[in-house]
Amino acid sequence: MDYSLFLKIPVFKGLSEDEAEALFSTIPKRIRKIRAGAVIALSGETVRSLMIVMSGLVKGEMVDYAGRTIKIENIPAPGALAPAFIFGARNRFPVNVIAVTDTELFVIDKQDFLKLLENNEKILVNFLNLISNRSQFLSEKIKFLSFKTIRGKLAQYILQQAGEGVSSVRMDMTRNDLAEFFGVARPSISRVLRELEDEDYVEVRGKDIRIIDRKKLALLTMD
Amino acid sequence: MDYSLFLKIPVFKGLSEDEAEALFSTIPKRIRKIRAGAVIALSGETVRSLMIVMSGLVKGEMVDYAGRTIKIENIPAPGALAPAFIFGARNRFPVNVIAVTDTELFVIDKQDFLKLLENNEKILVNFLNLISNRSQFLSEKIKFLSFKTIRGKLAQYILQQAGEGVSSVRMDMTRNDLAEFFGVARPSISRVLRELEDEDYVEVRGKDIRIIDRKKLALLTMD
DNA sequence: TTGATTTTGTAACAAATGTTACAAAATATC
DNA sequence: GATATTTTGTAACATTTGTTACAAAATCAA
Repeated sequence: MDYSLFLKIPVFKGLSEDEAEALFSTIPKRIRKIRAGAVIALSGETVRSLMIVMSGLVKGEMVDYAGRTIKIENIPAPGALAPAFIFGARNRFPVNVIAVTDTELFVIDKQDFLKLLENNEKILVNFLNLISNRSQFLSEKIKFLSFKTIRGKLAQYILQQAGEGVSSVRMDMTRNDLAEFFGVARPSISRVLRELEDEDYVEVRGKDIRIIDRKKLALLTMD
Repeated sequence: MDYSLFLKIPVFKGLSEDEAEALFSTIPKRIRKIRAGAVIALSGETVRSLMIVMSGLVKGEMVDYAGRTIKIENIPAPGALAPAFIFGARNRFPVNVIAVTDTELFVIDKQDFLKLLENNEKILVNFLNLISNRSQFLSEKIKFLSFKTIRGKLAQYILQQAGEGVSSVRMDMTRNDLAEFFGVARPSISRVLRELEDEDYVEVRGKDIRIIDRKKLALLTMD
């Protein structure tokens, strides 16, 4: 078997070919081939294994009370399905998982994966980092969602990106990404940014934002 | 040393006294005693160790850029400080951590804790469960916060409180509590509830809410 | 009960944000 | 460079929510 593909997977990153060979030879694992459109897991189903998209594309869909679906996120290769839901008390898929294209899944049962974690520090650290990053991302997101006004969210975001002494920020996200991240409408982002510029909080030059009055901007985070 | 206290800590639950004795004897660890009011960690500081409140009470305070403190989270014994921030890319305290009362902290440095995780499956599973639970809780919370309209939040809340077959809910919170929980204004709650009643989604009798048209109500969670 | 306090409903108005649509600007693709 | 695609700004208007103020209703305390 060729392990070079595995070594690209975040959880197995940093392993040598030999290490991978030695580890995987003793651990039960399998490849699941999924046809485009097929259901991989249903929301509420218990997560019993680590599943990694080796090739193809998978999407998560939330189902509301009316039975209609909303697309939540795409998981391209090489990504893990719901790694933060393998352990924990509510270890159930939070969404329906469906193959968008023909897909190959690499599957290790929870118990076997646990053995891997115990036997290899790199994998352990990789996995801890993976699910910790998830938590950290969600914490961050909640912080922004709990600012009531878009001004507040933007002020917080800009100040945070800039850090202590820095007065200029290059936004890595498009306006649309930012709008989605904040859970607001895209034109509203543009409008509020313009208002912040009109009122001399910042100067906006496309993706570059220069902080004009730091204290004034900081006051906006107090709503 | 008496290990009985440690065995009550979520991360070390399920260990026998002998196991604990054997494990901890080889691992550097220490107790930090903190006076009431003293700062344990500042927001942004790198998390370099697992810290557990053995006795006393600790609080997390978010500080905005204007220097005011906003949100407060209490961590009573026996709880871990920011366990989801030990690993991961942004492994920094998300809040200021301050001792409310005189406090004893049990501290293990990250590298030593990693050794514990490798050497004992129970601790490993406990810790994975701990941070996974955190992720799962945050996911749930985000689902709720990301409903844009008050109608959506209320619909979700009512349906969730009611559960599957139940058609009547007794709200345990006052309108004001509910408003704070949703992060909206109190009169807005009243208004939206009245609208929902006018439009035959529910019947409102003070704190009791009866679901009239479940499907219609469910449609509101789709915004 | 009676009086005080808290909770709730409501209305009028202000402010913030969403929606839609379109054109300009920036970026990618060939 | 020319062309297609994506991103962005903007305006007009609709909708939602907030704010303030006040009275009715419910709850609490003596």
